[in-house]
Amino acid sequence: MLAMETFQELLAKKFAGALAKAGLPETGELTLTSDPRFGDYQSNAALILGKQRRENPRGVAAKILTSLDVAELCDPPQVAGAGFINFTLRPEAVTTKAAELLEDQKLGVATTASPNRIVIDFGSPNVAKPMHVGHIRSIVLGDALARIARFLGHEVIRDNHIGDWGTQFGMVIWGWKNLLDQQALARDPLAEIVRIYKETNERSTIDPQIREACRQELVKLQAGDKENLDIWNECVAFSMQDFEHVYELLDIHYDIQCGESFYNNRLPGVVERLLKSGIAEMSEGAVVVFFRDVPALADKPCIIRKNDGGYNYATSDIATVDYRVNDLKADTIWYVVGAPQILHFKQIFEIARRAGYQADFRHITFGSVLGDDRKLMKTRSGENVPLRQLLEEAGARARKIVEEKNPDLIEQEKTEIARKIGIGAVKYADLSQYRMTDYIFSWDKMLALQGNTAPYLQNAYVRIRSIFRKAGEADSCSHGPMAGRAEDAPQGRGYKDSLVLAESAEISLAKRLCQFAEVVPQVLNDFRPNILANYLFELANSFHSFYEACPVLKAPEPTRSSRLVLCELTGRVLERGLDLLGIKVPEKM
RNA sequence: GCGCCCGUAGCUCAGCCGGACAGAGCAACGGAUUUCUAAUCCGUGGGUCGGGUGUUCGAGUCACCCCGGGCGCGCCA
Repeated sequence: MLAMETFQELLAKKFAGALAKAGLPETGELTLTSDPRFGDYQSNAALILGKQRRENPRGVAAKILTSLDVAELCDPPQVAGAGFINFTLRPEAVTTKAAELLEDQKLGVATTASPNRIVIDFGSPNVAKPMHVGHIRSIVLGDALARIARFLGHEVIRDNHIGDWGTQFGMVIWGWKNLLDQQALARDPLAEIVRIYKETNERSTIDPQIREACRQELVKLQAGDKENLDIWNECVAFSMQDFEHVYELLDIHYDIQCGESFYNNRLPGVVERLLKSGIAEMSEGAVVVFFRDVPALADKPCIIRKNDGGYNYATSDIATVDYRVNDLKADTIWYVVGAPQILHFKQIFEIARRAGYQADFRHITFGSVLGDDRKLMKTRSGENVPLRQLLEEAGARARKIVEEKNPDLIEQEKTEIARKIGIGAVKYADLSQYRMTDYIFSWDKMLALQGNTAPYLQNAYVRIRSIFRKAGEADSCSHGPMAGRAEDAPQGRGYKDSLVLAESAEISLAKRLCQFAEVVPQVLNDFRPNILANYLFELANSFHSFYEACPVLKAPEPTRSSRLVLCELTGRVLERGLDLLGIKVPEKM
């Protein structure tokens, strides 16, 4: 089937045609109206043209309308306000479109005309440090962007760029050799590794000899010393177990996992090439890249080899660029990494540009997670909150609520549902907000059953499922996001003929459903999953209003069938939309 | 000192490329239920969009300057 066009695209196309016919240049934008009083879509073209040509905008609008024929989609367009042209969709057009969506696996979302191969670098925990709440935004945001990009037809490679080779290993190894408590290691390996790391870190800041000893351990490790390599391997393995557990809870799956150690043997080559090409130079014993001609970076040089001969993360990040561009053949690289590293990535991208790497590099930043005190979220004792613990608490809290609301469910069901709700709540709290603003972590708010929360959206889906269970047609609206629905569903003509929209609640719900395809691609404009989240919230809202106003099962035919079809489509869009955010839907809750 | 981000209703937040009287949720108040799960819906009150100047037919949105908060700035990542 040919990719279907959204109402926005259809209208924009007709509008452009009308402008051409009227001898006017293409301009302005055709967008959703800000207020339902103005209809569904609006164009501000006449305002712009009126200004350019020093004519009355309303007159220009009237002129455009004489050559505009949108009768099959809308009521006659209206000129309003200063010269806006407003469009109100006809219910018949909405009906037809909604029926088309039901037959499209992608629910109307068009595949991109220019697919990219995108490496997405997100999560990236450090070995020997526990994953904590500070990692959640990168993981959740990166995963959602990956899902959306893939859904739009891009080729996505999710890369877990683990910090498994930094300076901290000098300390970990020194601590391992001098401070390790074998029993504690057996009890809780990661906690013990963290303990020795922290203690060594403290000691080395006050004792230069220990600091030097750590540096020696690091040099030995990097030179391939067997003993140190063994210790390193063991630490990485212990950390990975912790990471995997968190990924399982969050349902995160990486395509590749090339940590810093992966690039170790490429670092000398990187530095050599940059020296040879004149991009880097020697300075005070170190190899440094200066950006004398870039004002923002003029006084911010970048060290790529320390004066002790060691490499740092700038070096490995350049090696990483090389691998991603030359080996993985990526043309686009997204770094979902916190804002504090802006300067670092500016430097890396500038070096990459100078070295001739052709790719679209984006540093996708985000704000912090704060506690009630509006400061970086910490435990009572001032430690970072371990992510694993946080996610387990999410499940436990959700479990308690499920227990209260629906005590008759069997145990296994409760646990499964609680996980979907708890994890979904945590993810949604993050994704529903603009990524740059800091957000205040609040269990009560994210798990609330009303308001802009995951449980509210999940509940809309559950209500739909409940209707189908009652109707005895439970198979048409569930079972996994990727299931080939279009094939399973009753084919073709059934939908179009059975869909009859009469009530205003039905029509506005159907219009909302048609907007899904307009919203999803917008997310990648500026990496804003919150646009999709807000849309889904409004969709759930429209559905709940419909649910109140329009009985489904008790309605007489043909209304009953029509409303079932509308429920079916709503369920699919909700499930798919939440899936694009990495959130699962329960059948009951 | 330089650079980046944030400042919108009592609280938590939307408002991407400038467009129609600034929106939502929570909280407050008033209604609706022998339910297709009220885990919901309908309604009311509430804001000089941190402050100022400028650009524009039009500024929460763009530019510049201040104020307040956060973060970053050669050998940590």
